[in-house]
Amino acid sequence: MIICITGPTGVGKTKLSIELAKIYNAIIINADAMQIYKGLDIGTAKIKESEKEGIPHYLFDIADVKTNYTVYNYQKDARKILSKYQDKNIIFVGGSGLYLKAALYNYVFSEENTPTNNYDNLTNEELYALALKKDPHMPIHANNRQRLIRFLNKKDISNEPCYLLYPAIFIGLTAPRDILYNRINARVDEMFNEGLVLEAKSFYDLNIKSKALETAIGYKELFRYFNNEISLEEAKDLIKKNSRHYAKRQYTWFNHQMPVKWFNVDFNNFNNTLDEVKKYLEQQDS
RNA sequence: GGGGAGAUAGCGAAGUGGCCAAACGCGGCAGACUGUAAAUCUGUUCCUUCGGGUUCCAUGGUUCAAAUCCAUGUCUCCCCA
Repeated sequence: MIICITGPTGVGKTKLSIELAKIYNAIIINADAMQIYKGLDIGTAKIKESEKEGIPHYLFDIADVKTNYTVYNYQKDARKILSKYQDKNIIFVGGSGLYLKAALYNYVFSEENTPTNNYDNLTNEELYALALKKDPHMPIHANNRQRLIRFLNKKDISNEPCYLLYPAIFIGLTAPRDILYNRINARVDEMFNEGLVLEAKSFYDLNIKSKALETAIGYKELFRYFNNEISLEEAKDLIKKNSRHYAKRQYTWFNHQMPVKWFNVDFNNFNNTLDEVKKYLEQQDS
């Protein structure tokens, strides 16, 4: 059985993963794009060694922050584990929708032109026109330069409909928006108490430019503080805000891209949530 | 007590007689998503039965026409005492 535990940041996915893994004697695979990286611990709310309760965890801490780990790598790594542990129960935990989809669906990442063409000399409109020429139905907006460039670098376009390659059950944890946002805000405060600033500073001091550090919430904002662009308080508020926005985007993804069964988290008594999920899984399994 | 500045949509802030339901930013809400995905991008945001209705501190006035001009009041900020 393959179970995916997903949902917005800060709802308690990690906790559920441990409880379910104990029940189903499962292994856990990370489905979070940032927890892949070594050393991004506090800011990504990564599970601590002491919390793993002896359950095998995969795809945590497997990449150096300097490396450019992408969905492509993740697809390969995740599928390697899937085939190696075919006879085991597997639990994916994480909120990176694209990563989950790439691992479990029929996503084919074609070879790309190398070196990558950045199209630096073209305007958005010119890029857009080029993309339309390549495929009149391509859905990317003219302003979305990042994705237009990606699209243009792809050699062939797959028009195959999307389907699940591995039978998986998608469990989504959710909470009313205001409660979730309060939890996210509180969790950021907690991260600061746990030493997020120091953790970020240690990477800042290495003076490396990397995708991970430039995109991870909790780090990119503190880097601006270290650069004296904003105050510490501003950085903290930004981290909270970006986390909230991220949570919203996660909902949009999971509501529209995957067959997620949602469960409202009972924060006062997590066992209630666990029981509900368990009941649902038993139904699905039979 | 005297002098000055101001009060605009959830917040910040433009607008200073008609083109104003009111720019822009933020926040909120919604959406897109095949190699940066904790990324990148889009739409929407007074009410509405989509015909229209009610707004720019309050009241009164000028005008064919007021967020914009005048009077009074209320509140806020600054300076001098």
